[in-house]
Amino acid sequence: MPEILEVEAARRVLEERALNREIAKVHAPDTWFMKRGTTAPALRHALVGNAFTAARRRGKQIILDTENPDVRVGVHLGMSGRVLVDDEEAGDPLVYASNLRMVKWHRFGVHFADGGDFMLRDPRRLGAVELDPDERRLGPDAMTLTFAQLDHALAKRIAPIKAVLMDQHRIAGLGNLLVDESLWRAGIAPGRLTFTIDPAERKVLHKAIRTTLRTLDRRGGSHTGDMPRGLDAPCPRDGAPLRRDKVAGRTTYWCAVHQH
DNA sequence: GATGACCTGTGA
DNA sequence: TCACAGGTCATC
Repeated sequence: MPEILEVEAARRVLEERALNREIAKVHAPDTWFMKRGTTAPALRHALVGNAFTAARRRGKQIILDTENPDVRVGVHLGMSGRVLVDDEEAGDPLVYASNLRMVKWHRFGVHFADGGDFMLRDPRRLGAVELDPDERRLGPDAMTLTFAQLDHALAKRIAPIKAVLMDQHRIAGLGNLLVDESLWRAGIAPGRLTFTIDPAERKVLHKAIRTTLRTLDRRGGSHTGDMPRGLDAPCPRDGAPLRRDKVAGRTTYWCAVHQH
């Protein structure tokens, strides 16, 4: 579920509710979930007696700083991750079909000395926790993307525009839904080869990305776009039946009439 | 770069 | 039973 808007909502909850609380216990039962050599003992050693002091975000990566400047924890929500603080859902308005208290879905978390906790629930296990995440892997954050940054990200690319926009190394934060919505608003076909997009179109695209992020954030998430995600659903702009294709390996909806 | 793999749940 | 899911990674 999470693209940058949902991750930002989760980050905000962590910032509001999980900072400056002493960590008494670490919950890290899932070896698979810990990436890049991170282990449960290492997490315990780093976190017990410590406290988070900041919840930052770059793209879809959440970074928790602690009182120990050498200890930073990277948290990724993957496809199905959600943050829970003190047993409450964190800032995600989506209604999940089965929102049961599935403790076995708690892939990582901490218990605070005050009795509360922060848990990462992730049924699909495609999220991750790691110590000392490498933030340099990620491009400029989509929420604050300037035109110059976008222009640079697109420079000399041959790949379809959708693939470039979803490449976290170039721009961090845009996922499948936000990219489809942005391209639909910009009137650019997802399979369009990036180098053919002229400066005027880049301006339009930049504006569309900004508007999409702002609007969908206000509405409550990545799934609240104007373009319906359904084969043959009418395009709200011109009534043409929407197409469904695979672009950059992902299911893509678009309007062949107004997106070129 | 495109492709498939990773893992598990949900709904048709 | 099958297709699909809002992400990322390794591999050709």
